[in-house]
Amino acid sequence: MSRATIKDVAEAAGVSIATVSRVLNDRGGASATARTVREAAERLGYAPNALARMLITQRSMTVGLLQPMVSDSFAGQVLDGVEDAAYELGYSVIVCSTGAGSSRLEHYARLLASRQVDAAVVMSTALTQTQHELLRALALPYVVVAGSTPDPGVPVVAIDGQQAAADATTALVTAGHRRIGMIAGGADDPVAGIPRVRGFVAACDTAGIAPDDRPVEHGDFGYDSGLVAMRRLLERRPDLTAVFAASDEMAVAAMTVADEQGRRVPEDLSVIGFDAIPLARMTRPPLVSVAQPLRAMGYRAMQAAEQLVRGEPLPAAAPVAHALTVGGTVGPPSGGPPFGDPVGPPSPRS
Amino acid sequence: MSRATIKDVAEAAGVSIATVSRVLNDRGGASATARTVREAAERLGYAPNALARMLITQRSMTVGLLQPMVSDSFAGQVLDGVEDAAYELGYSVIVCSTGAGSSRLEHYARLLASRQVDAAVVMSTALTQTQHELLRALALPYVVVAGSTPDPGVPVVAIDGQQAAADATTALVTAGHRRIGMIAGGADDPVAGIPRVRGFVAACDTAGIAPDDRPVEHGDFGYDSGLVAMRRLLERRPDLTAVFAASDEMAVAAMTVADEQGRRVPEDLSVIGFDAIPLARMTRPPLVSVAQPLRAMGYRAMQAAEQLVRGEPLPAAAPVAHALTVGGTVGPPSGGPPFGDPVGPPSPRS
DNA sequence: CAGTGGACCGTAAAGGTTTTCACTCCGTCA
DNA sequence: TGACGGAGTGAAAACCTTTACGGTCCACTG
Repeated sequence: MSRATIKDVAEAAGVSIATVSRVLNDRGGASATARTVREAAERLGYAPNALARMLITQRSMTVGLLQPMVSDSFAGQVLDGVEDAAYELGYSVIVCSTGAGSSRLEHYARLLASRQVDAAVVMSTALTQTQHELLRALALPYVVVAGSTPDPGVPVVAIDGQQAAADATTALVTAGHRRIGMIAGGADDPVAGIPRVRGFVAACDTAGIAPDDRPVEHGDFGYDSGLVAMRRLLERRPDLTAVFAASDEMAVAAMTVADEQGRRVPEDLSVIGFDAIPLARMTRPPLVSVAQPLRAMGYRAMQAAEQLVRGEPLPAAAPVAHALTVGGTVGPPSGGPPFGDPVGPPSPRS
Repeated sequence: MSRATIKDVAEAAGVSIATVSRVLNDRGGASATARTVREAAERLGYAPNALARMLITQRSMTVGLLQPMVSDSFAGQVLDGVEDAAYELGYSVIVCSTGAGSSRLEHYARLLASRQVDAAVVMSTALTQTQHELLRALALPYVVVAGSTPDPGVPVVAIDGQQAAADATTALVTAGHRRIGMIAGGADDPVAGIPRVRGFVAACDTAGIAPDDRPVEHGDFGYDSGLVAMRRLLERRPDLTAVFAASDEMAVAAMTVADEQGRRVPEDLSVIGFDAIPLARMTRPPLVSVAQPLRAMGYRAMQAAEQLVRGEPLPAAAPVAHALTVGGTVGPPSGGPPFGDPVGPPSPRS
């Protein structure tokens, strides 16, 4: 009860396999035999063996998605966009969880090359020179989404993290805040750590806020680390009126700590998060957050990958637009009516 | 600069391709030529073409993961487990987002069969007889995770949803509640809708709670629908002291509505959710929720799939154990100290 | 009627690997 | 010394498809 092959169809229809192939691929239209062939194929439930086809056409219609962690909401949304575009383009997606370390990325890169995938989509990773060279040596074209690469010739789909952080900070400044804390991510994280701190500091500088009035504590983007960081922040500067967190989980942790200490949000403390994950909508009040269009980014990354495969010229890589979500966690420093409306200009910035 | 093939290695080492194949697969150990071959392979950066290998061995070392929605936290965790087991077993995972409708599942089933995947993992889906027969006709072995299938011979990795709902309800009863509302999922959802209502009702019956005292409203598992359902519930029975929700998002929505109406959790209202997604840990107080070991379920499903491929006898399909998480949203009806400890026995049940 | 063109079709090569089979060579045992 | 066994190797088939090439047949034109 094995599957039918093209040979079975050819036999059943009384023609050669070449004819079957042509008919089923609409190459060389026919009418008399074509119907017979189609009927036979139908009757036998024939489906072409994609492996054999890939082998001969030298195109696997497959991409690999390399992501450090596959299970969080961030990765899920990007994957969703990638999958959607892949579906439309006739591609399949192999997911690879590379974890934190570098070794598993290398392993998967080799595996994908061996599987003859047409391209790779690298997500949430700041590729090193070595990693880039490996990919190159494996003849594996790739694009990056929500990450970075040393080679400026590789397509990158990402927001301008520094500008986004600056915009969020500026929104707090505009609301009147002059003492703002930041809960940052990993101190040496080149994609979600460093740029966001840099943007925060830059915006504070522009606003003339002294370094002492803009303390920074580092977490690991997770909820628990956010609790710790927030407590440290308030120990250092109990008079903070606003906090900018590099992730929503840490922002929610900040709200939890505020609640514990009897500080009301946004009357006593304003909070802005980052990523606008679904969770952000469900806090009380809803969290203001920097939104990345993750699904769209995944979609665009997949499109770029496909264009890369086809050797099409790629459009100039402009950063993706970010925006602040509507929420209720930002208000003027000393009380008064909270902002219920969009906070600050979204500022896509070219 | 195309990739090196086995033929190139054979030439470089001065042997036949058969020898190269044998050496590189450790079949027929050798020492003299073996070293030469390995060196040549190394020097040329040779990696076997997996497609050709799959074609000849009739085994693609690939599974397809069919899931209705790829981006939520639920799917992410299962995927994580599947991916992890796949990595250990040397398999690759192709993800397919089947969406709500049935047509895309059929499309993907055919695609996967055509790609010669060794097995499929079907997630969060209650397979119809027709769908089952399609899979069978395509000669596509499959396992189900967090779903169901009409064929009792197919491995299913899932919790006993009805029992889990009953356990959650019983925990509320044990805490002293006699008027309990339920925010259910889709009224005709065979996997996360019907069984949970059934378990809820059964537990209420056992506790001798009259139908009028256990109203049920339906949502779609999402936050917004939870808001609506909770408001309706409290309109019907303003004197409810506890709510059981079929998803965490809806449970959080219930907490939001309670907050709006000045009801404190857990003093005035106890709440239990379902799924124990990361969000549940971040509410104030932390949400008590029915936890499914999603990652472990994905892992086991992948293992089962691999055993299926190898034709190994499968262990009897016992339901996976569920448990209530620790939280602070359940307490006695009329006030008093909230339960801070695990609520009710986890009750894995056979 | 000869010649030309086109539509249709089959043969065979190609894609890269695994594996069976047969062969060579060498050491060992009777 | 002759036979036997084992280790190592190569030729070739097989997996299933696409496609270049060449051939047949027929209709139509000059």
